[in-house]
Amino acid sequence: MPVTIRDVAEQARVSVATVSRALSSPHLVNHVTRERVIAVATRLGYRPSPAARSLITGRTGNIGIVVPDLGNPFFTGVLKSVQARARAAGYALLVGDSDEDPAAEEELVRVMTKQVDGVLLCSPGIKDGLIVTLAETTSLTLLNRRVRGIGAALMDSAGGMRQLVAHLAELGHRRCAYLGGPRNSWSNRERRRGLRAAARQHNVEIVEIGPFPPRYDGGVAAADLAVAADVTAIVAYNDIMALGVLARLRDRGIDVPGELSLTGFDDLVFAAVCMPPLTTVAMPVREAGRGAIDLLLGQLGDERPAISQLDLPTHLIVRATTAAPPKRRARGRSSR
Amino acid sequence: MPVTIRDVAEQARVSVATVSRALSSPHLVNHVTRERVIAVATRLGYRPSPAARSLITGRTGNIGIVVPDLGNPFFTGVLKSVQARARAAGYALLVGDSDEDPAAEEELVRVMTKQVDGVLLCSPGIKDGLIVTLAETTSLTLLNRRVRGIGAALMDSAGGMRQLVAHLAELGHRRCAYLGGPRNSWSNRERRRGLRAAARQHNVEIVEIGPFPPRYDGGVAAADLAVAADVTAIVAYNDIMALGVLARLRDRGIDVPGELSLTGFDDLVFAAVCMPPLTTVAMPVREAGRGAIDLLLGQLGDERPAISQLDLPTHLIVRATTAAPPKRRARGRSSR
DNA sequence: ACACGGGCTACAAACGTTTTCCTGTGGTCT
DNA sequence: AGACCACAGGAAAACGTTTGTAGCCCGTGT
Repeated sequence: MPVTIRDVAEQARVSVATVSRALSSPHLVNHVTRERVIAVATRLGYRPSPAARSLITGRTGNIGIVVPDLGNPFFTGVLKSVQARARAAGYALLVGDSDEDPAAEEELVRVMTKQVDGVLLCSPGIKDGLIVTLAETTSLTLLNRRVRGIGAALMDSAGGMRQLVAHLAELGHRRCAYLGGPRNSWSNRERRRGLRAAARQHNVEIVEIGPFPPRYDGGVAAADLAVAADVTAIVAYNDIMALGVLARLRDRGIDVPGELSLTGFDDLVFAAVCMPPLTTVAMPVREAGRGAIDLLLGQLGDERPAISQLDLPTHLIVRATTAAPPKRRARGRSSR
Repeated sequence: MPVTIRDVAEQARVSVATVSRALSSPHLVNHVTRERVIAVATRLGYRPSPAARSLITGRTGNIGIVVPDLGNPFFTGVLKSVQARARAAGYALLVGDSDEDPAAEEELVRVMTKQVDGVLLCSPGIKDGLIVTLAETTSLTLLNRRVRGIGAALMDSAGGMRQLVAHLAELGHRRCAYLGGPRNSWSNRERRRGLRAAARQHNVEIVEIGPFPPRYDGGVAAADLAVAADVTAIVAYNDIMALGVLARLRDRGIDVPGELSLTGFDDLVFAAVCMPPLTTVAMPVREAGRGAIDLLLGQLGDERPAISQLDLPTHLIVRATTAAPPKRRARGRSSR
């Protein structure tokens, strides 16, 4: 039923070899026969079978991406950029959602591996060792995670935290809560690292709470613990958590930023439109997605590794959830 | 380099045929040899080549989904649900983002078609005729679009609009603006249809503006035209547009819902956390995604068409952007 | 003792490409 | 005029599976 290369060959009165060449190595076949072949091919609506092609070439024309949560606009942001870039380069995109489960991440990569030319792994909870193991099976590029010897597009989370802490310190905050994301997420570790270093430097005290699921409900849950911690500012692992915190604080009648300052991370669209608009750190999501794909594609093309990492800057965006701490700590909600 | 079925066969001292059967039709092979084969296969880490398999079986184990915008949480919501369901059924998911360009949508389907067993088309701008044409090439299921003879999961947009208008009418609104989405999106037509019918019934006047790109910036742009239209309520095509409107109104110092009521559509997470929280219509996104995949998979399994449509209810969620219209129309921003 | 059949397994064809190797043709250089 | 070469295109192998068919062995019924 479907039209094969044979059909085209017959109608164009050439061999299948010629059809193949006419379509994929134009310089190897005479101009006029090529025209003829192409004409027939388009008339018949011929599309080569990717299965047959990849069986012989060993390439699939696909690339895979696995993310921890398709419900998080941060990841769909990179997904969108990645999809566009991949498609522009003639690749189709396979997507897997691991639901933040490292085991699922690994399995996803394993399943994809035979079906793609390379996979882009986003901010995984997988252990480093496992990552290099996986990288032996398929070409792997990381996003927001640094592993020795593996290509990666990285956004400077630590730097973002430094800016954030500097901002809070300048406002006068001396004791802040950090609402942690997934324990062994690289992003979380980076953010914590940047946070600690900057806190030491600016002489602000950090009380770490968590880990929490890096989702809206995670923020809701975290909010209560944060207010109990007797701090003047809350630094959330990311924007959606911050939104959850914001909602919970509103419910409890706690004024932001009057009584408590709050910051997010990622600068999702919604950070700008929530009320009050969220002070956060902008991540170069588009560039990272684009860069990651370029890295991956480059890795496929060349023979020599050419492994490299792409470092992208972040920057603080001050909106309306941060202000000077209240004069006296009259909230009395602290447990001690 | 990669381990093939031959390697397994040799090590297990059976023929390749037996290996194949041992792995995919267990009842056809003796218990003990099957065990042996499986042992060898796992020891070697054998994974059958999807390309070779699909070349002979004609099935790929993939399904495709094309959406208009991966940046819209509505679509990533269905994407997430779809991905989960597909994976549970042993299918991998190919995703395409058309950027709301009908031509891109078509091309995406065309490109995917050889690579998937079926595709799920989300709320496309493609014309009906073209859809049935595409459906001849591959099995197609629609989401949020009704086309005769094609399986679809549908959410009752029109019904949602009816509830919305009833709500507004009850509050006392008599003249509302509708901020239209993409002109030939089925969802937009449905929503407009429901809106008009309900408006007639409740005796409220509708002024239609648009179409606008159904994105945040689309809403920002639409806001000004809406306030110029001298209405007491704005019905936006969807939530992100509504958020754009909200932001713009805030910038202009127009109070919502005091001076102007506003409604969205979709009930994204962010509709609940923006300020004021958005009155909107909840869409059964998860169920729709799940249902669409089930429909698609069913269509693949059976020989007889079994084409059916799945209709899912929507419901109004009243939050804080709707209120009674101001007593006198003192805004004076109308152009006449 | 023989025919028969059921259970397992091996052989080989087939899927639709790409690619290697080869042949033929005509032109150019010495 | 002969040798050589570039160019076009064909035949066939190969990729890694699945599956139809055939063969073998053994048990059972006559």
